Amino acid sequence: MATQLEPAVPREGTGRKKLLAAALDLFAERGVSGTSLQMIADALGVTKAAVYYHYKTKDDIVLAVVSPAIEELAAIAGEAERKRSRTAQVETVLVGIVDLIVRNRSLYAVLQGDLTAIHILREHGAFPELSNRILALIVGPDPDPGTIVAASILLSGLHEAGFGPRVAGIGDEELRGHMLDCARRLLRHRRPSAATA
Amino acid sequence: MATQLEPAVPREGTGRKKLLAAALDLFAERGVSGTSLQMIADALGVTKAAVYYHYKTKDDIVLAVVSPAIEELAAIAGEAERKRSRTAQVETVLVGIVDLIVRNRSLYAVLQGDLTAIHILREHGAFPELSNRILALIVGPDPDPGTIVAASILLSGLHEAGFGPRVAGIGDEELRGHMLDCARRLLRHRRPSAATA
DNA sequence: GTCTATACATGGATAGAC
DNA sequence: GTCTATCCATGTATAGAC
Repeated sequence: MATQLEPAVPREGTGRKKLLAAALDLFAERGVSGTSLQMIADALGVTKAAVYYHYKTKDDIVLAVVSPAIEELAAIAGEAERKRSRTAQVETVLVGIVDLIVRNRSLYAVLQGDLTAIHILREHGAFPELSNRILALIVGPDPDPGTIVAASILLSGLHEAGFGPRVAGIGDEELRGHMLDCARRLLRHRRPSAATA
Repeated sequence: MATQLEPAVPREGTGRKKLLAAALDLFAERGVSGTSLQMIADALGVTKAAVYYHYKTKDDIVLAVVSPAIEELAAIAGEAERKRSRTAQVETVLVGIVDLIVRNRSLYAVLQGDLTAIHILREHGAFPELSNRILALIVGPDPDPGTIVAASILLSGLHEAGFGPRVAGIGDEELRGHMLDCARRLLRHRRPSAATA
């Protein structure tokens, strides 16, 4: 189920968990390729070799950081695909993604925003068509261009809206509500779509 | 680092322009820090040193690539700030930005999406508060959180919506229309019920 | 003016001491 | 398990040949 309260990447803990938390902070601030293993080591007060003890490569760290979110996304997509009504599909995706973003604000920004991260995910076969699956769930079959544009703005806009300093002062519950509100406003197109077919 | 103005008259022509075009393509695809000078040189069929002949540093290339867009953004902000009605201010910003994005689809993605690029801009004093100026123009004075969220989604969503493969098949004029449509839908908020806060 | 050659730093990664 | 020392590739940048 998509409704759990813990962030995907724990902020406390020992060994790997602290490493992942530090890496996430740096990734979110500097980008993946703007973050060196040295920086991660420094943030933890250890040496590069200590980092390599936990993960064999930098790519592994990136994957470890983002894969919880990817798995959750996949679960959301799967859950939505099992719904039969279009309305329920869209709603499941929206609520699931917004929830995921709000629960761990910076993680999703890395996932969606960083081209290096996206390349790494592609190379390792993670989320190949997941992104398209989610878009398809939102726009439905035979979407008109206006819907595609709206969904694109929505999907890429949500991530920054969850992370940027602009919304830092807004509480989780309220942010969640506003995001869903925006999503519904964007997707409620007043075009009957009868014209095309 | 003296403020030596470069040979301001790019008389010999297409050298730099081709370089900037190649750099932009790579930045848009791999990100700034994922792009090496070697890649740029290879794309042009020259050597790294030839690239250094045109620009002294990599940062200079980044600045040269994005500064036309920044200047346009600044002009848009300035024009909007001179309008007296709020409606005209918002409209000027929206139309200006959407226009800029559509005219130049990948450039804006680099500008907004790449953390390395943003760091470079900050370090060189370019667009310090430009981003905040534009947000302020859109949300107006004393914005409620819902408006801030909507504007954040909009501003960060537009760039990917202008560049991503999803919209690649949509013509400029149509894309422009849909983007403006989305923007207006997002910003036309009904006030949240007073009970909540 | 353009490239060759190269300096110099950093980054990723490994072997092995403790 | 964690760190020291180190290797090697790459990246930025420069000096100087042509």
